[in-house]
Amino acid sequence: MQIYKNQTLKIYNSIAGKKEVFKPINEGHIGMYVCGPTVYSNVHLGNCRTFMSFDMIFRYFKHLGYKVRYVRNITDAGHLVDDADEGEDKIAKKALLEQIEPMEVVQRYTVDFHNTLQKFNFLPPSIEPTATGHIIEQIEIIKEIIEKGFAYEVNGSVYFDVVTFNKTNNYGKLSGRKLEDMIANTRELSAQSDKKNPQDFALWKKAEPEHIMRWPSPWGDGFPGWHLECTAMSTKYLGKTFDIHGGGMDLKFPHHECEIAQAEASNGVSPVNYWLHANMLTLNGKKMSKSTGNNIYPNEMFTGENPILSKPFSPSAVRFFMMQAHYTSILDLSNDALLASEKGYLKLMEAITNLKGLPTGSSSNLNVDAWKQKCYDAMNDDFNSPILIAHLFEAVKHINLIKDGKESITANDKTILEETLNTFVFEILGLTGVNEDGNGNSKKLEEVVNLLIQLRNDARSNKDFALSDQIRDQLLAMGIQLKDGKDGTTFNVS
RNA sequence: GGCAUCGUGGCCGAGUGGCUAGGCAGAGCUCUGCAAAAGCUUGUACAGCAGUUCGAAUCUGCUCGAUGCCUCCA
Repeated sequence: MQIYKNQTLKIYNSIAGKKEVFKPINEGHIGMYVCGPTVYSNVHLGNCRTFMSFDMIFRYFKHLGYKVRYVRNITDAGHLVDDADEGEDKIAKKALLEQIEPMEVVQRYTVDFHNTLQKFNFLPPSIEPTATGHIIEQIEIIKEIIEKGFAYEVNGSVYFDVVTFNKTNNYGKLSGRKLEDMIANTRELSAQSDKKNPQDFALWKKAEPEHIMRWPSPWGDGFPGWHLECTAMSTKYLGKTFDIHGGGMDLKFPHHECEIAQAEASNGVSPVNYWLHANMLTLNGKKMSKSTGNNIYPNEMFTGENPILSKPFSPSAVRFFMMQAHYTSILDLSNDALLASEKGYLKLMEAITNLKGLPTGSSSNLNVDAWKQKCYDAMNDDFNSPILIAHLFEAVKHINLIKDGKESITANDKTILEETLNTFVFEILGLTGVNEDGNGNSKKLEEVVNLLIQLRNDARSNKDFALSDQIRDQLLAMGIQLKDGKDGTTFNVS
């Protein structure tokens, strides 16, 4: 279904600084590139939020009927640890530390990354290319940039000549910086550099003898610079100009700025039509960061084993928490905020469960078609998932009223409501049901609790309230809450 | 220091020139054997100051505060 033909999607384009109507290069097709993780340590929850934002965006595009090629790379080599002058490979450093092969580090953390995303119910990207798998492509780009006069070689390393580039192009247009200002503000601290200019960045770095990760090149053994892989892989799989490039806000400068420069220098055209930047997840009001240790890991969320958490939170509850904030806003993680959104999540899930058994009538109190369009409108407005969720709760309210016999819904409307809820909640937001990310014993648990409910109801009809309350209260102490409704008793597990 | 973003009620978090955000928590009511759940009703708000306007939380300016980037980081 080509839903996109009837919906107008607006996207906040970082490079334009405003929302723009989205129009893909080829009708019905979208090329999207998102900067993936550097696999030298476990992904923390902040990393996950960015990828989750783009997972949601990917899901919405697909729902709209676009054929999407979603490329998300794995950075498994080449990022420098300190200053570019120091020339040390992050992956190699970690490998020496742990006395294993670099590719072993890469493998371990790539697996961790995939496992984590799977728990959060991510859709796999169409292509997940690695930097080490595209060394040849990167070398070719460097050759081209040198040829066009935008790069120079010094002592086996190649640097991008930002000053020369800026004469014909605009270096800084994405991040709103001016090269003159940057030069004016540079402190001359690091001497002995091969670079002509501090703003120049490495395309290729010469490998010192002790450097394990190295590849032959026209300039000697070395490794690619840290912005190049994205240019190489996005160009290879999506073309010289493609629709969407995403990534974390912290990559805007210099990483994405350099990508633009590399692509314009080598291809002569602007690489990206729409730049999307997902904002940070903060902890204690500060950005999560590997280096400062201000972070929390997904597994700590699921087990509750972190000092700031009062209890474990399911992947889906965490996902709901993140979806309640707009992807361009900073979101601060706290136990209170998680508890609040978990309750909301459970309420939403329960309503969806209850919807199935709802009676139908001759009229509807909710204008289902109008409501459905409001859901689309929310997503069409730069993927505004918080507004969407607000609308979902409007449906929850009606479902509960119908369940209480205070409102009614026609059979046809009920079908639309059910389909729409399933679409937005599971397909687009990517949430899963309460017990679905559990351990598979939910069926047995359900049977056991239903038996207890039956026993309690017998006790209640015999006015044996001591027994009935004992069943209810002890179940509650175990985290199983009984809910007496008009048509019997249900329960949920927290 | 430079560039950028943000500052919304007890907490989280949308919105953006006039019209309900939503969730959680609080209060009252309905329901209930009592509760819980659910429903209904309900209070506290747009950092400060000045300006533009018939009207601003929303636009402009300034002040204060916070964050991000400027060095690897989603």
